[in-house]
Amino acid sequence: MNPSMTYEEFQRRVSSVLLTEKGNCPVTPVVQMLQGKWKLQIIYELCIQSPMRFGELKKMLTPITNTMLANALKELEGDGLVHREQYNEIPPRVEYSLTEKGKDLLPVFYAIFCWGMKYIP
Amino acid sequence: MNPSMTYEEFQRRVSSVLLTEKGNCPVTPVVQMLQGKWKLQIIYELCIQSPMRFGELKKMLTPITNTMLANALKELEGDGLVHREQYNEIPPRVEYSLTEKGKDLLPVFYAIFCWGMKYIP
DNA sequence: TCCGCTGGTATGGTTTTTCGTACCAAGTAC
DNA sequence: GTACTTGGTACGAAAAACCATACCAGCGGA
Repeated sequence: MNPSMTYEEFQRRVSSVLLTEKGNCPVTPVVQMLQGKWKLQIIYELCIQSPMRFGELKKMLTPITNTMLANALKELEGDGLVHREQYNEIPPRVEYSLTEKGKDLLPVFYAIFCWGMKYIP
Repeated sequence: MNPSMTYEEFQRRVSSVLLTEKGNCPVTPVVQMLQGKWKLQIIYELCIQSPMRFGELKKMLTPITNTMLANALKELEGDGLVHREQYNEIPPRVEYSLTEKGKDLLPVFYAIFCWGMKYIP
């Protein structure tokens, strides 16, 4: 599959692309990465302001629990979308920010945004 | 929010867009629509071949169960992404196809596809 | 009469997600 | 010595998603 396929080519060949890449299409893992109740909202907050501390995120995402926020951040970090910077101070300080990989999701959000503008009332 | 915002404008204003549209951003409901174990795969099959009968879909998506396929199709139909056409024959025949709204997700898939080409090994 | 065909529904069980609550370390301020 | 701070972890319970199995209607064919 050509990595720099234009949209027109993608559109024209979509059925054969999907057919040959069966079970190997990159769309599913991306949707999975963004799945879960809080991940998109965390990414939103980090788009609006970055870096953010754990406690700041928690306040913005109220009523999220410590557990959920910590888990979601850990998974986002594991997927390479979010960067975690820990400062060894007391009381502890940890700052989260989007990686380049995370920021590169912006065209995806834009495409969804356009679809939503058309179809979501 | 301007419905025909260009990508450059979106990119430049993303934090203020997200900030003002807090809780009203169209990205979340779209991700929710595609969430679930089978929905994307159903849409894939309908991109490859359309219309498809219930039984054909079930065969392609083995080992999906009747229950899960019926539920997913009902939800996709409820979201307006899939059209259900029922023919009153014996034995029954029902055909599923993508609506325009469903087909309009293609640019979203393309954006994700491009991201995946860059980041998924 | 009995079987098979299709597109499901009904029911109950298992697994995965999410949530609520309690707790911790280590320093600082009082 | 007591209370307060931050960024979590641990544990169990509740809720949601998913799955397996059985069953149905109604016609055609043997």
